[in-house]
Amino acid sequence: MTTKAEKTTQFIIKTVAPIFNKKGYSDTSLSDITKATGLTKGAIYGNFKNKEELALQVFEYNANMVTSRIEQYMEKGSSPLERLLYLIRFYKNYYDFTNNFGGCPIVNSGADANNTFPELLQKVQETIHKIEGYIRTEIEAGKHLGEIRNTINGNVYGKRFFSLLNGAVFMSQTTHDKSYTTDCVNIIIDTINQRFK
Amino acid sequence: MTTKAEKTTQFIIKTVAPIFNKKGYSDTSLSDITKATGLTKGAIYGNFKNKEELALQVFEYNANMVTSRIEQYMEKGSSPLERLLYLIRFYKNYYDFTNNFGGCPIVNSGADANNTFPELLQKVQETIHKIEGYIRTEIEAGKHLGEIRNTINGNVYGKRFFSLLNGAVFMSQTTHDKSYTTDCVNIIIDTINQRFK
DNA sequence: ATAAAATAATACTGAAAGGTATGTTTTGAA
DNA sequence: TTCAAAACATACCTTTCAGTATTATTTTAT
Repeated sequence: MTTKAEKTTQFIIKTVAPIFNKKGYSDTSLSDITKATGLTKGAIYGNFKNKEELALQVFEYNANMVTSRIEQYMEKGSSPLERLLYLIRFYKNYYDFTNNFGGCPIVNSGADANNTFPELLQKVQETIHKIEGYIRTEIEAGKHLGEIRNTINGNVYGKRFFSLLNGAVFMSQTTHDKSYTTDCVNIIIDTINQRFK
Repeated sequence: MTTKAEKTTQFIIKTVAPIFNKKGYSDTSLSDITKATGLTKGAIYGNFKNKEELALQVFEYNANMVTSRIEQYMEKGSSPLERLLYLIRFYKNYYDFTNNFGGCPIVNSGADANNTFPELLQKVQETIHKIEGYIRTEIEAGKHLGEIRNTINGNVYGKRFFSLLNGAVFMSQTTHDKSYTTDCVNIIIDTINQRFK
């Protein structure tokens, strides 16, 4: 059973998520929040302890938008290597996908939180490690099944591929040029085809 | 001849540069600025039209810290390919280098300015294109001298390498793990050795 | 239907924000 | 050494900020 408050809480998070993602923590004011939701401060502070707690839950919401979508894509594959390729290919449309809610939350909040908001930075780090874990897990599973060479280090490639992807995402969204991400996806797929099998 | 005001202007920029870089535009308050410089608002607004103009000049200062250092490194090389390798190797110590003033200004200001500060975003974009230009120029010169294969597209690799580097820089500074940048530099050097010659 | 509890609106606070008008000091050339 | 102009300090303005205590309203369960 979902109470009224739980629905309101979710409504607030969902509504202000793109605002926090676009403008960052301190550029998002309480008046931005009340204006967007149509609610008053009383409602906001009834459902959240303070602005920080709201921002943290908003990041979790935004990060989940990304990770759950990645998982959806990966489920299409019927083997570790296939799932890995689906994960990479997910980033082909990442620019358009994230533009709907103000860009990549990992890049945005990562840069925003560093030096200013340790609790948020930690959540960003957890999300990074989660996605790197997706890559690492499939590589190790693929090695176990003989689908991927045993010389491929899952940990190394998890970090490397995700680093490449985030670089391309950053470049695409700050220059508004999609080619960084499409090029990046292509070279990762080439690498997998040439080195992994 | 440098007047008093010109020296003060430079002093303000230099002093607040790491603050803006760490905290971002809107988290850096006028009281942060007056506190750090020991000056009053009168002095600040006597030398800068407003906070925005100061922030723009501060980014130029920070970006120049990076680009001028890159140029210094490149000058050590006596051929295009050597200069390209020096540029890449510069990023080996980039994490420690930028930590001295609050992280990479391109990553920081790029994420900060997007959606909130168009004039600053444009300056970030210009800096990106400048550094990509360094790479592209050396590649094309190397091709002309027969030092680099003619199949290598300077424009493509300029964007690709800088994207890889920025991804690694972002990852290193948000996870506080230098290995992203060191690994990235190594794979770029490998790529050059294997594909460029 | 109604009492109790949960939820939201109202009205307000003190602090801090960016910015400015005016006063004071410093500077360099005559 | 004087003095006008440049440079900086002071005091203050309005607006906005996050946050809260109180009151009103709406849900919920009986």
